[in-house]
Amino acid sequence: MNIRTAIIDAAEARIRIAGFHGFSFREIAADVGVKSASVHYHFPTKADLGAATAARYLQLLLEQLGDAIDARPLAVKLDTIKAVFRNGLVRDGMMCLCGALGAEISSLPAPVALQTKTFFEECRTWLRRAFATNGNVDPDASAVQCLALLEGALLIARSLDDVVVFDQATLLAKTHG
Amino acid sequence: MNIRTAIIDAAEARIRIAGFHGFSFREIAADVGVKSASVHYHFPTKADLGAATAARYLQLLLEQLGDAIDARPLAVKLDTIKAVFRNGLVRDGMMCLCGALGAEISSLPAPVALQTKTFFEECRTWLRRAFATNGNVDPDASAVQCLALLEGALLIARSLDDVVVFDQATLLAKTHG
DNA sequence: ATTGAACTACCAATCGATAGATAGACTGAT
DNA sequence: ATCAGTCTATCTATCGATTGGTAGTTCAAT
Repeated sequence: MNIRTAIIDAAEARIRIAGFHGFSFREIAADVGVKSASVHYHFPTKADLGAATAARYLQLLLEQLGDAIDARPLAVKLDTIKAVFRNGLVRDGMMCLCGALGAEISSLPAPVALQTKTFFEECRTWLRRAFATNGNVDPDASAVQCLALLEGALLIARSLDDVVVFDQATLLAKTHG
Repeated sequence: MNIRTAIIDAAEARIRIAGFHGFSFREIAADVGVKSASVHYHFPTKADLGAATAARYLQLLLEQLGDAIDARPLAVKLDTIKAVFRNGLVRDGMMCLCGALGAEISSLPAPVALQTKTFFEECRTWLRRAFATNGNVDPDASAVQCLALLEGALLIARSLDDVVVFDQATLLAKTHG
């Protein structure tokens, strides 16, 4: 019903498959069932669409993660973020949106690059606080380790077309807290 | 001197910055100082150029890594592969070529996707043998963990524009052998 | 004379983006 | 209640630029 939302849905899927340089307004329009001029009406430039898509992606992630410093055990929190990435692989067969954007970060329009950076900063902060609440000796390093492991595992499991690779690679995520 | 090599050099740089969908024959031609028709002479299609670029990238990596089962201590071997990835970040300011390609794997022409997959398989095999030679309890899992950590650390350090992030994220690579 | 490697010139298709028209829904004054 | 004016969201049509790719030519080296 909401065309604007449907446009972001289509853009998210396209970017997660082919990156920012790998989709066009006409493809998005065809996905949604409108003309490309209508997509430009909602998002004047491709940068606007990319930034809006990344912003919504971050918002939805944070909703799924919940409070980083609540009473849940660290293992539960880590399983939660791990499940989000794993679902992207198993359910959608797609990259993390910002993983795809991050791979081409230095060729992105400024607003898209900024949103991508914000995504990773927010992920790092959430993980750092989760680790710190658990009394981790180096929560900052643990946070970037965990984040790198998740993004890398997704990238490689998808490239090798093997979910087992993701599970093998993320075994550590439970234990190095 | 060798135009063909210069074309692959340019393609490698472009792909590592903007991905497979983010460069054109005309850009490559301009980089090298020839016309786009000359690039097509050496590489008839974009898929040919992409696959050749990935193949050379793998070959150069394997040369840098050396024998996976020689007498070097595991820590030295891991430092070697870690340095290769770190150099890509610090010296070139670029992604791993196959990290960039892997992020868009399901939208790549078949020959390029295949070469990308081969790259990760070769990396995994090298790491698995290095871990196994050292008596690691689960060399297969350790190999994909290490590979995921390296690719993920590169991706996130570049996105956050902070080399420290790479070093923090890859601290584990030495100890979990 | 043949060949490798470059060139000029072009193709149809697609790119992101814009202009202008239109149909319907809402708003406020009569 | 009606009508004029405005707004929203879409459309058709088009722009100049660029895309991957091709045909045919030139020229130096063998």
